[in-house]
Amino acid sequence: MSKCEQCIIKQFNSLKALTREELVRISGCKTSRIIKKGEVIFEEGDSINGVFCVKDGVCKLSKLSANGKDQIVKLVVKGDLLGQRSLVGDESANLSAIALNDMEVCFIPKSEIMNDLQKNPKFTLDMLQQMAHDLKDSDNVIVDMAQKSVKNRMADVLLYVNDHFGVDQNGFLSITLAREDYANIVGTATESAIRILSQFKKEGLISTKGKQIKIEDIDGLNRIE
Amino acid sequence: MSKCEQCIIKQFNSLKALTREELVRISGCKTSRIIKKGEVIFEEGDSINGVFCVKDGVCKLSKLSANGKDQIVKLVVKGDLLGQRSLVGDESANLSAIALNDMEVCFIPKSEIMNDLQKNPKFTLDMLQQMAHDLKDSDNVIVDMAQKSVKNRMADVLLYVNDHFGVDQNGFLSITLAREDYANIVGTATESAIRILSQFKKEGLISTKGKQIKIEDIDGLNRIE
DNA sequence: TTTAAACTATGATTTTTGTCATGTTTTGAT
DNA sequence: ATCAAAACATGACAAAAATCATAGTTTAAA
Repeated sequence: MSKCEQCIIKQFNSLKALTREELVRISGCKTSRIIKKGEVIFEEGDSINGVFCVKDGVCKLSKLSANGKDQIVKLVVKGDLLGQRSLVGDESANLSAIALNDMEVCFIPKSEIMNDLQKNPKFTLDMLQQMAHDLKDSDNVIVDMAQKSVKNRMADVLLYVNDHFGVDQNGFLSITLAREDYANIVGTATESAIRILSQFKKEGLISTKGKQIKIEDIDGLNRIE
Repeated sequence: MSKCEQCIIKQFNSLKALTREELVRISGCKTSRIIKKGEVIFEEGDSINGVFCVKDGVCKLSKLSANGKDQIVKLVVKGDLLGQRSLVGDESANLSAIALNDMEVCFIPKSEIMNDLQKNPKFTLDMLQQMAHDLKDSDNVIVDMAQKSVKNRMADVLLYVNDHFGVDQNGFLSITLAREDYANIVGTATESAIRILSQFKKEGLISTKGKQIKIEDIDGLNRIE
C-alpha cells in the first residue's frame, strides 16, 4: 500500500498542509479501496466517520428529494476529499456518494485526523479555504438553478464536463453520464434532458454515439439562453 | 463604543472561540456602524477586507443573475458574521449585502483577524464548522430549487421567516419583505410570487395587511406541494 | 397634505417544462 | 450470439410559470 507522505494526490487537497510526521501517522491507519462504477460509497444518513481521498475516478454527490428524484449537487474528482463535513460536527451524511466510473480511494478515519484539525492551524485553514470555495460554488449553483432556463443549464453542464474532464482520443467527453444523470444535475425530467440534447444535436452543437457525447460548438453552447 | 470581550453577541458566532486577549486586541481596531434599511453594505466585486459582526437587524445576500434579476441566497441575522469568505483567499465578494431593516454592525479588519486564524486552531475550527453548516444549507437549497414547485418554495420561505424571525405583537411576520424579495428568494417572477400569496390568502393559509403577512395555518403551508 | 413613485394585484396570453404513452436502440448477463 | 432489461427517443398533452398589460394601493418625499 502506498504511503501518504509520498503520495502526489495530496497536493490537490488540504492534506498537503499536514507535516511529514502527521502524514506518516495518517498513512499507518488509512485503508485503500477500489470502488466499482455504480457502487455506493455512502448514503444520506450514514455515519461516515472519516474522509475519503479520491486517488482516481469520479463520483456524484446527490440527495433524494421529496418527490422521489435524485438531485446531483456536485461531482467529486481525483484529488478531492470526500466527506469533509463528517469531520466537523457529528452529523450523519447529508448526501449520497455514488461512483460514476471505477475509483480508487483512501479512507482516513475521523479519530485519526481530528487531532490534526485541532492542533495544526495550517491544515484547518486550508480546509476552511476549500470549504469557502465549495460554498461559493454552491451559492452560484443556487442562482443558476433559480434564474436560468433548463436549456441554459444543460449547456452549462456540458461545458462544465468538457472543462473539468476533457475528451477522449475520439473527442467524446471522457466522463460518460447517463441522460438521467444529466437530468439530475440540471434538475429536470429525464425526458426533458433527452429532448434538449436531441435539439442540440439537430442544431449541430453536439454529436452523439450511443450515450457518448461530443461537443461540436463550444461558442454555440455558450450562447444558449 | 462597546467592547468585544464584553459583547454577548459573540456567543452566536465564531468570535466566541477567541481568547480574552485576542478579543481585546480586536476590540481596539473594530469600527461600529449603523446601517439604514435598504442601504448597501457591500456589493458583488467589492473588496471587503474584513468581517462584519451583526449586532442587530437583518440583511439579504444576493447575486445579480445574467437575466438581470437578483437572487437572494441567504438572510443574515443578528449574531451572524457577514463576509467570512473574504478572510480566506483574496477574492472579491461574490454576493451583495443589503439591509432589510435598520442594522447595527461592527467591522473587524481582515489584517487584524487573519493572525488569529493562523494561530488559534479553536477559532479556525469553529469557523470551519460554521461554514460546513452553511454549505449543507446551500446544498439543500439547491435540491429544493431543482425539485420543488414555486408554490412549495413560497410556502417554505414563509415558514422559514416565521421560524427564524417570529411575529410582532399583532401576529404579523416581524420581518417585512417586499413581494419582490419573496420572489427573489424563491427564484420566480414577482407577479408569480404575488399570485401565490393571493392564492394562499384565499385558501386561508395567510392573511395580509399592506405588505405585512400573517401566517394563519402553519400545517396547511407545510402540506403545500 | 399632497402627490409622484413604488409596490401590489389580477387578467390574458405565451412559453417552458413535466407527464404519460409508446417505440427503438443499446447494453450486459447468460 | 441471444435475449431481456435498461436506457434512449419522441409524440401528444397537461401543468406550471413567465410575460405583458393595466389598474388599484400604499408609501414616503416635497
